[in-house]
Amino acid sequence: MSANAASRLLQHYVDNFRRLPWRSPPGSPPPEPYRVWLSEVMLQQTTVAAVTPRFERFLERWPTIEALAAAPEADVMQEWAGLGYYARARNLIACARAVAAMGGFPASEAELRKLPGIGAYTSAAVAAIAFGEAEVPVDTNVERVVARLHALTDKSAVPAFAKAMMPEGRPGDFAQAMMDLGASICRPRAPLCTQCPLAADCRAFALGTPEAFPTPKPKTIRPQRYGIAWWIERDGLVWLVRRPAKGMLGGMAALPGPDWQDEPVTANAIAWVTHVFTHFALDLTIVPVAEPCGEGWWQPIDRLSEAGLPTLYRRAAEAALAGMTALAA
DNA sequence: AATGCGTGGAC
DNA sequence: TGTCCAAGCAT
Repeated sequence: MSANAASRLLQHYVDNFRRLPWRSPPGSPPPEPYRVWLSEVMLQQTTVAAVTPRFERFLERWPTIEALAAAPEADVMQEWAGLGYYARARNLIACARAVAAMGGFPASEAELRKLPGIGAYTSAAVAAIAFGEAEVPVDTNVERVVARLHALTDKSAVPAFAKAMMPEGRPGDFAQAMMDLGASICRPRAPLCTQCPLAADCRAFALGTPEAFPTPKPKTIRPQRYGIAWWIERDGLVWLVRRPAKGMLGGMAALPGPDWQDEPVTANAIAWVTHVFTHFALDLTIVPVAEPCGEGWWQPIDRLSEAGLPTLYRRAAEAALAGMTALAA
């Protein structure tokens, strides 16, 4: 890409700058590494709209990485509940503790990359945005922008092309400019090529088929699965458990119940919920049970929102309470 | 290297 | 409605 195109991209970024709680305006001192890291981990496969209130809440409750490192795990999981991909929260705690023990974030991409939950993208993003290192984080936005710019069908060449585009200085602004362009102009569907500062350089635009790049992912079938959750209620309390650290909803608070299965279940239900995960859909049947089982705790029903239930179980509890009310009426 | 891992908004 | 997809990482 010509230096001219790079400067048009950066100018477009400045002109359309979107203030977000975790970033500083172009030209101002970079944000704290803690803020950059926390936001980047939250933003992994998650929208800005979903992240923004969570980021504010985390920062309010744990203003420094030392504070986060000292937090009980259950408190962090509770604040993460509903945000999804819960391995991120487990890695967040491990990373915070490692960094606190080191006395602060390492400033290089290579050292950041070794920390839990920090992969190729996040290490480059933190290095560029917080430390001004000349790295280009390649996320799906950058992948799409670069693939279209060069009409690439093979995405493996994207990182090299992306690095070749990077102008001298301002690596953090460049990274965010590329991502903002992908999110706002160079969108997956119906890209706004007439408004794009790179249109004159774009091979896919010249071909008239920007949406053909990069090659769309093949669609996968979503199996249907089935499960039971037990509703164990006594004196305004409900029995909750913590799920195993690995696997679905790992480490999260939950209603107790047997493992989910591939065949429909029959039971004396008070409520049902259906929930769609990435790789399967779940029909969950909620069944009243008298006695608590296994390890767990009694959660006051009027403080259920403080339990940190992931969305599946939050909705299951809502459905159960509605079902019990209907039953009593 | 292919797969498992959440959720909600846009269309 | 269903389908796509989001500032990916770990294994």
